[in-house]
Amino acid sequence: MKFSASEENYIKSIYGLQGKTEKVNTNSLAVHMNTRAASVTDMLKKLKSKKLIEYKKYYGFRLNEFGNREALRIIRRHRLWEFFLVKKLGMDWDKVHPIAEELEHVSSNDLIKRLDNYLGQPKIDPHGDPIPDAQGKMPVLKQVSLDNLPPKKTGIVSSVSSQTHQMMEMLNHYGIGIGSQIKVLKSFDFDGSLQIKISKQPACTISGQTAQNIFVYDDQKE
Amino acid sequence: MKFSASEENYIKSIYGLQGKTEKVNTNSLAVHMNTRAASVTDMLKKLKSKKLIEYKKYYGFRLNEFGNREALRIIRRHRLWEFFLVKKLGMDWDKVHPIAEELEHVSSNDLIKRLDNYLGQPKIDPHGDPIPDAQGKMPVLKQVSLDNLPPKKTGIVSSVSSQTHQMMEMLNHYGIGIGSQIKVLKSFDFDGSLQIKISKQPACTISGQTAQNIFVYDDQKE
DNA sequence: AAAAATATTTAGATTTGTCTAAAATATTTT
DNA sequence: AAAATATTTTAGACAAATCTAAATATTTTT
Repeated sequence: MKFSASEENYIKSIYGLQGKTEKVNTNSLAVHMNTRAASVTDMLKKLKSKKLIEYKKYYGFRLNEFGNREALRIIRRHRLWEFFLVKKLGMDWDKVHPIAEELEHVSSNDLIKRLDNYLGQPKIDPHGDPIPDAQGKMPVLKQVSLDNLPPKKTGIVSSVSSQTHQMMEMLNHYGIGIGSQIKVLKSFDFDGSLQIKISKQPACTISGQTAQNIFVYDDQKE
Repeated sequence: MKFSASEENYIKSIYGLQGKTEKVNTNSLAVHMNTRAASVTDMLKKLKSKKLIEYKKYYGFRLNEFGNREALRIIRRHRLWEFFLVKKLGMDWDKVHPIAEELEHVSSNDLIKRLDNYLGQPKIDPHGDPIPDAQGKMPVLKQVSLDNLPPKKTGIVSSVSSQTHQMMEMLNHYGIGIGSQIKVLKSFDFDGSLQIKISKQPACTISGQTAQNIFVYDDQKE
């Protein structure tokens, strides 16, 4: 089944809000989509008639099985394009969202299958978010702090627990950001410091304390 | 200035029809776009109000300077995406048109600049059509028959003068198609036969008669 | 449990792009 | 140059997606 860009944007937004609250309500969706509550109600009727949501007037709504599947397909497309824009075209990860927002509505299944292959079936997008697979499964990625990543394995930076200015300054200096591919080359038991390698950058050494504050996803690849 | 997908499709179609006839008429555009004459008239008013066309009621229309520039930008996007789909994702050249038709409306300039670079600033798309450059100039490509292509230079197959079944069978056998990159390795003066190389395929030999019927564009590169 | 505040839906418009049917204009034929 | 034909435009309607303002339902407060 095919949906309009507008329908797809609503589906995606509902999916995003569902995570936090069981039932989604009209107003929060309106805020999230930067539109009016009345417009949301109009679209809800349509999505209901297309059997994508459970919706009882005045009592909120949520995606049903079919709606969730569709949402994951859209998110998959979005994140694959983001990966492409950053890793192949060299765009900054904080600039790609609006472009992926347009590309995600291009509707060829064959295109997405080939794009996925071309990119090497990535599991995580440049913002550190997991990319649903072709079956609509979100890979469950265990986060580990960098000091617990086995040497020689690559990980992808997913979050940092300390968001202080000092921490940010240092991460910036080393070129470490969310989504960076990172590998531990060597760990020194004496003080817990680590020699690490960020893709496309020279190796460097960070303290054990820093490593404890950086969390990575296991990259699967080797 | 930004235009809707629909406006862009009209601009592109008018550009295509202009090539053949000076003034374009409503009916031919309606046929070309698979819509009704009345819809065309509606859009013509809009394009005129946006200063993209010269249009006198009942007497035909054509793109003005600004309209032409816009058309070339759209065609550039379309052909770059076709190139990407074929050369990077490995799709068949005869399947990519409808997908490029969607991708071409994605409107980031930075995206197109980077895509162009990533693809190596190609001059010819997989159908053998020239790709307008960033300034909107169509590269003028001289066609030469294959027997006139200097050895060691690469060319891109642009057309074949004999479309007989026998010819097609042979081209198919050698993997030669419109858009194929081809290089003459050696030419034998005795009978005019040529040893050639198609990218990603083993070298082979064709007769001088065949070579005279295959036309290529000069590929610039080397 | 009523009043007040908040949230949601409906009614009716608007914009974009399309359509059909009818009217207006241009072109071709006799 | 009048009639017949073909083309183009207008008038009016429709679907999608949106909006404002008004009406209605729910929740919170007192």
